Parts: sequence; structure tokens; C-alpha cells
Amino acid sequence: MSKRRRPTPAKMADIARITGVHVSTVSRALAGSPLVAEGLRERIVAVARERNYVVNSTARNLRLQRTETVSVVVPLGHEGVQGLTDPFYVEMLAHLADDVTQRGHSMLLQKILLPTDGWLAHLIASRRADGIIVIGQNTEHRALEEAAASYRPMVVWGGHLERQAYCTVGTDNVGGARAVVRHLLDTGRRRIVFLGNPSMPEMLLRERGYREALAEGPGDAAAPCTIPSRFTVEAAYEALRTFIRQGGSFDAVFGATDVIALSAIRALRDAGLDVPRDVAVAGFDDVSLAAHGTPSLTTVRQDLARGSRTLVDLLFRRIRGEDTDSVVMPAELVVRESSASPLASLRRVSRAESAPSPP
Amino acid sequence: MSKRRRPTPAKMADIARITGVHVSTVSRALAGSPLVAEGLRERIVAVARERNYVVNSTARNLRLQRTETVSVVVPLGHEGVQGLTDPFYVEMLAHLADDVTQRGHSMLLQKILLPTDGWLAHLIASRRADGIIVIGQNTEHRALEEAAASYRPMVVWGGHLERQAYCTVGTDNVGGARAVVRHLLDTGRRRIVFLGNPSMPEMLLRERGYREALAEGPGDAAAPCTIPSRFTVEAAYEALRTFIRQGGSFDAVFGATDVIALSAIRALRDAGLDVPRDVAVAGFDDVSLAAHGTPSLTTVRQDLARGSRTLVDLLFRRIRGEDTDSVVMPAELVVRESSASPLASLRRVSRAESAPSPP
DNA sequence: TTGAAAGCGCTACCAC
DNA sequence: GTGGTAGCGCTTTCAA
Repeated sequence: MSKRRRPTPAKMADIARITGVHVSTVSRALAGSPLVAEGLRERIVAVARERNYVVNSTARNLRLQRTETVSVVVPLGHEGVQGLTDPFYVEMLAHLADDVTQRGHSMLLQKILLPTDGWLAHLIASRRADGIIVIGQNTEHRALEEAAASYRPMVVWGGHLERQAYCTVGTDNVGGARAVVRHLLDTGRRRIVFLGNPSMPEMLLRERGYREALAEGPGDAAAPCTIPSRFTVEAAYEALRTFIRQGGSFDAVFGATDVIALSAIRALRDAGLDVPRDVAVAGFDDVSLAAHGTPSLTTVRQDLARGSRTLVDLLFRRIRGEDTDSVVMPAELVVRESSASPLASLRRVSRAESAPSPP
Repeated sequence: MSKRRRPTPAKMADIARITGVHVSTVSRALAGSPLVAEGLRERIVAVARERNYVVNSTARNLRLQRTETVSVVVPLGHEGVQGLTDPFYVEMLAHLADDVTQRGHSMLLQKILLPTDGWLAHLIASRRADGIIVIGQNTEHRALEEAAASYRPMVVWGGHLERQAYCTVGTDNVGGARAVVRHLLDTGRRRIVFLGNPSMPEMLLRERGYREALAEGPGDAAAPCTIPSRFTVEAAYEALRTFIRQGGSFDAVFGATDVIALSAIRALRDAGLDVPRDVAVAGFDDVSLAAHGTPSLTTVRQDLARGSRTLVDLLFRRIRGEDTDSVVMPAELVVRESSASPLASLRRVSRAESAPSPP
């Protein structure tokens, strides 16, 4: 309603005037410089605190030629709001917020919906941040390659591809996928499908691990079969429903992410199939939901706390001008109910179902 | 490894030199001022684009006395990483990222773990942002009140309390809670417990709605009973398990949030109780998970897209110096499986259980 | 130890 | 229309 005047916040010159010294002395005092006499410094700090004065970071940053800010950017293809809602990204974000803050920097969060040409170059050129952390390559491998040619302080969470120019931190996607598919084969599954979108590097690597495990597996295992699906709840659900409706035959689903795998479980149940009796399901990520559903989800754990720490650590080294190699962290297979052996399930089921008809 | 020199990015003076005009002209041209001759402007813009020049926002902001940035801050008590992971916050964040970006501003994300005295005053004084959006009051009502006395551009997502000084946007918590509890009473439940932490304003209001509905309900309904629980998966699970173990008697649980309600379902199941046959469960928020679980969750929907838009809209009006009133949005009851009538369940169950029936 | 002054990169006012 | 210039609030070099 009323447009009252905003109270002008104190500036360094005000503090200087009040304490009767020059601004440069205030600046030194507030920065804890040993040049300022002990007593004077205390007096200045006291006045500053009393007036609730905090150094203007814009002016400070202009002078110092830095921003004390890290940009965290999430490129999303057609995933929309849902994309950022994937628990994987979220847990990563929460960790990054901690780790970046701990280094005394602010965190700028940027969602890039439907990346347009030059978005990354523009983001870099605007110099709103001292460094950039990109979460997930999505379909932006090319843009990242180009940016890395001239811009150093950037680290990417994602899959490590051959001969890539940019620095990544990520899990051993191939190894993790191999382990989980081998586990499915070991528990008697023979027609395993892959549900995911191999146009994203991480998914591509997981699919590669899937193919490798099948190639090394028993001779009676069915050939690899990839059902393309974006990584949203709805997309995965629909993709699998369609596959089932079209008569696709399989006894296990390896979802490229946990969100995909959990959607697969729902699609299977809605199609009247039992998990794990009829179809085993496994995912990738080990988001917190994975352990709590019914059935709980077999998956591959990614250590996000460590991932976040590594991302931030490498980024700050790059900001300092160092060069850093990519980091591939080991993956850990987590076996839960959704991939229980069909034989075990059969036993359990027969007990329940045979009860009414006493032999 | 090698500490290569970072290439110095172009500045406005460079563009001026190249095009043979003065910086002020470049500034005007890039700002699209009608003062610059058409042809000249195009030439300048072309050179800038070619050199990949983007205006230095720090310098620009210092000159313009603003930051083109909005701070989104999430105060967390003892919830830790889990707090930010609550799907409710996350969906809100994703929307805010869109809405803030759409206004041409950047979004600073700040998690405040275990708020210390003066955190908000400090955040405001640092002037890293033109305005602040606080998501959830948590236990910071006092701090918000104090800040609002002198700082205008701040909007808070949360419950609207009597005589509060700061501007909030939120759902009608009392009304939503009343509706859901009335629904539980209507479907035959009589011993309804509230699971949540009334020290947070939103939860307090939901608890008030719960009490009001019970007070207005049938005479044979049990007195209100609040089981204190923080809003993390683990806390809610443990709180209810303990209550059950101590012999608490109830036939319905109203969780203060969906995350709490979903944890309650797990706790009940693990205790051998069937939802909704033995105990009905309802939540608040309608996060995307609520619809997809087994059983699906009865809850109160909050319109986050609208909430986010309103928050951002009010904030920008306040940044412009306007005064704005708080907004309370209507709540919508969403009835799903978790609160199905015990009679209906009984019928279904008896059909299934009477078949084997050998005692 | 403290003060004075330059200057970070930009925008806007005032001349012409 | 365009150029010159002051100044946003701060840090740091150089003098004293």
C-alpha cells in the first residue's frame, strides 16, 4: 500500500565516520588485518556489530574480481519440474548446499529447461559465479566439451566417457550395471530388459554394463533389449505398460534409475504381474525410497555424500587454477526383495495358495 | 597439474575500442537504448556477440544498487539433509527456480541448519539478494517477526498466525485438517491420533484443525491425542512405533505431512497392523508419492504451482516497495485408499481370510 | 600503524 | 546521438 522509504543500510564510510577513522582502516579492521592496533580494531568491530553492518558483497566482489558463489546447474531435457524432483538430484543438491556453504560460498541454483544453443557459454561469460557444478550431462555432452576447451572451473556429475575434455565425478556405471545384471542372471532370470534412455551418458554406460553382463552370461539368456524411456515417473510407467501391452516377454527389468524401477514395479503390478515372483526389478542410485517400498528395491548404491564432497573439492582446486582428473567412484550392489529368486517366491506363494485345498 | 593463466574475459571497454566508440555508447547499445543509431547499435551488438561478451553483472549490480538475485532459504531444525529432501520442499524449490528465473533473476539457495541467533539479520544485511523467500517457518517465527520490522522484501511460505508482522503465503491449514479429520470421523473412525510437531506454525494450525474437528464430532469420539514427531521419515516411524509398543490405542492416524503419514503406514505394517482395515491414515501436502504408494494416501492437497507463483509475485511487489497482505489458499481434501471405511475393508478381508479358515 | 587515493566495470547524467 | 565523467562501496598500494 504505502511506499515507505527503505532505510539505507550502513556502509563502511558510516562506520569510519562514527569511529573517527578512515575507511581503509575499517576495511582492514573488519578483515582482521594485524596492521590495525588491537584496541582500535575491537572498537571498530563493536561499532559495526552494533549498527548491524555487514560488508557489501557486490562492491567487495567487484574489487576482488570474484563472486564467492558457485553455480549449480541442472540441465533438463523434457523432464520439466519432475526432473528436479528426482530424489537423486535432490539428495545431491542438499549435500552440495552443505558443502558449498561450508567453504563460505553461496550457491546459485539454475535449472536449464530445454537447453538452447550457447546456454553454457552464456552462463560462463556472465561470470555470476567463480565456478560451475553441472549435475547430470543429460544431452549436453557437446556443450560441455566446447565449454571445457576454454573454461577451467567446471566439474560435472555424470558418466566418464572416453577422451572427454571436461572433468567428471561419478559412479562406475558400467561396473554397477554389470553387477546387478549378473545378480539377476545368478538368481535365474533369463529375459532381462533395460528400461531407460541411452542418449544420456550415464544411462548409456549402464546399458553398456547390462550388455556386457548378458554377453558374459549363460548361453540361454535372451539377447539384450532396451526399452527407451525418459527418467520421469510417468514416462517410465507408460513405456513399460506399452511394452507389456504389445506382448513383450521378460522376467526381469533393469531400470536405469530407481525412479524408473519404482515406476516399473507399479506398471507391473497394475498389469497383474507379481514382483519378484513373475518379474524381478532392479534400479540404480539407491535413493532413500528404494529401501522403504513394497517390495524393497534391489539397486546400485551411489555414494552421494562422497560425490558431493568430491565435486566441491575438485571445483575449488580448479578455481585455484589446478588441473584435476575425473573421479570414478566404485558402485555397490544392494540386494533387496524386488529381485528375490523366483524359486523362493514360488515356495512362498504355493504355501499361501495351497492352504485352502488341504491335501 | 599446470597452472595455466586464465584468459581475461572481454570487458565493455574492449568492445568500445574495437568498434571505435565510447563505453557509454556500448552500454546504451547493449541495453537497447533508443538513443543509439540503429546501424551503430547492430554493429556493437555483433561485435559483442562475436567476442562472446556478456556484461559483468557484479559491476552492473554495484552501479545499479541491486543484485538481480532472490535468496530462497530453508530453515531446518534438526532435520539435517533429510529436511531438504522432503518432497514438499523439493517440489516447491523446483517451481520457485522456474518462477524466479522467468523474472530474469538468479536464485540463491540457502539451507540454514540449526539456525543461530541473528542468522536472518545477517543474511539481510549482507545484501546478496534483492529479496528473500523463506520456505517454512520451522521454529523461526520470532526471527521472522523481528526481521519484518525493518526489512520489507521478504515473503514466507507457511502458516498464517494471528497478528504476525511478516507476509506469508500458505494453505488453509486449519480448514484442511478439519476436512480430513471430519472425513475420518465420517468413515467410522473414533480414536484418531495426530502425529507431528506442533512447535512449527503450520503443524500447530493443522493440529488446531484436528482438535476443532474432534470437538465438533460425535460424542463417542476419543479425546485429541498428539504424538510429537519431527517431520523426517525416521523420526515419524520411531515415534509411532514407540506409541504402539507402549500400548497406545487408536484406529486412525493423521500425519502432519505426507512424509510423516507414509512413515506411519510403514510403522503400522511393521507392527502387523493393516491399513486401512485396522488403522486409517491421512496426511497433508499431496506430494507426488502420495498417489502412488500401496495403499495410496488420503491427504490434503496444497497447490504448489500457485503457491510458488504467489510467493514470487508478492516478493517482487515488495521489492518495488509495495505492501502486500498474506495469502491463504484453500485446501482440498483428496480421499484415497488409506482411509477406506473399516466396514468396506472388513468385507474385503473376510472374503479373503475366510477361504483358508483352518483355525 | 594510519591516511590518501586509485581503480574494479559499469550506468547515467550532463555537455555538445 | 555521442563523448566525457562521476561514482556505486570496497580493497590495497603507496606515503607519511
